[in-house]
Amino acid sequence: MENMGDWEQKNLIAELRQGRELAQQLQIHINSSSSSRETREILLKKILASYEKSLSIANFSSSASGSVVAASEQQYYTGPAAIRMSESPPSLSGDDSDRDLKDHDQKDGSRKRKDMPRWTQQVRVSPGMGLEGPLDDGYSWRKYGQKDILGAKYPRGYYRCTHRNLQGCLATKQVQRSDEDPTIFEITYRGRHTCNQSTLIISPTHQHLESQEPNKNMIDQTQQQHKPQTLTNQHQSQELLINFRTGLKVITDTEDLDSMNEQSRPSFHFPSTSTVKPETHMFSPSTTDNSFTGNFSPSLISPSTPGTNYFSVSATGIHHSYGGTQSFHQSELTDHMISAAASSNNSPTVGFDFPLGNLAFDPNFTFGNNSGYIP
DNA sequence: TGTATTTGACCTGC
DNA sequence: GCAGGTCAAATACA
Repeated sequence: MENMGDWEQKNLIAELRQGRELAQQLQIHINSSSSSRETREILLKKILASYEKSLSIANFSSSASGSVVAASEQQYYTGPAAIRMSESPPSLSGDDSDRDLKDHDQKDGSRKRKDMPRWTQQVRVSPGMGLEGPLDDGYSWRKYGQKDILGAKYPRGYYRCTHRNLQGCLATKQVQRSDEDPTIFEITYRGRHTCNQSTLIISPTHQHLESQEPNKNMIDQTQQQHKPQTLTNQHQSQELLINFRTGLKVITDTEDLDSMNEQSRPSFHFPSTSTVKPETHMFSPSTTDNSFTGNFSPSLISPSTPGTNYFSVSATGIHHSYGGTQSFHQSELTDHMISAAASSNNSPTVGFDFPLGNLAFDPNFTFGNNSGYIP
């Protein structure tokens, strides 16, 4: 804690206050006969998440200034962008994406793939139980291609951000089923989201929660999107989103943490997406968080969308790798994340149906999309 | 009818 | 030249 900088300290305080407010809200809801159980549970989960984040901040603060843990073999980062990222994290100010956009749009074919920041995560899917990790990462993706990969049993699916045309968002991802373990999917993300998916649907269930600090999350997130912050910030957000949503592990990169510590300052804001299905989500897509702008993916609470499937999620098996040459094993933060979700569900298996926005269990594992975006 | 997915063709990078 | 990545027309679906 003594290593904690001003930023961490402020965030920690903000988070603790957040937890207190949420607890107060919960108390109100408990005393209110009109309050639904779901609402109380949501609040409870938020409180837990808030505390977990507080612990994470505290832990991050010490880990960022301290030790470097050996790289996990499950983590990897591919491509030159990974190297560049570890050396000099790309900024969120848009230089990279803008350049990519120009390269892509103006020069048309000269898709500078190698310049795109790229990181990979692994998601485990239980054949019987469904998904053990999120393929819906909180963003809306549209499939634009599928390709058989040499030496791979299963085709690779190519997805781009749904808002590519509207907002010029160049984020893409590739989903590749593992040959060795068909229950594992490798999801490679490329580029960062420049779209603002947080301005999309807010669950009616949570609007009352949102009302306490109206649109603060959106503001924060919007600002975040335009801040000259590093890409790691967004990656981290995605990771955290993923893990909050599923209670899975984050394996992140020490260097990222270092770089975040020095440059980007993890905001823990969560990108939100396009679709909402109030009855199925575990976390609210909107919270009253400020520093922890918990814009959990509305895709968790999406309306019925073509190609969207719902599965039970168990809290095992995700390995999220994120670029860099150094990495550490599951951080304390990771453990906190796990415990947050686990404690919310009293079981390693998250007992809620999960919209697998991008996974369709056909024999070829063709991936559907998460197409429920309502503009 | 609008939107998403599929799939063959084309382009880029190595 | 090959493999991976993207485009875009065709198709499916709600």
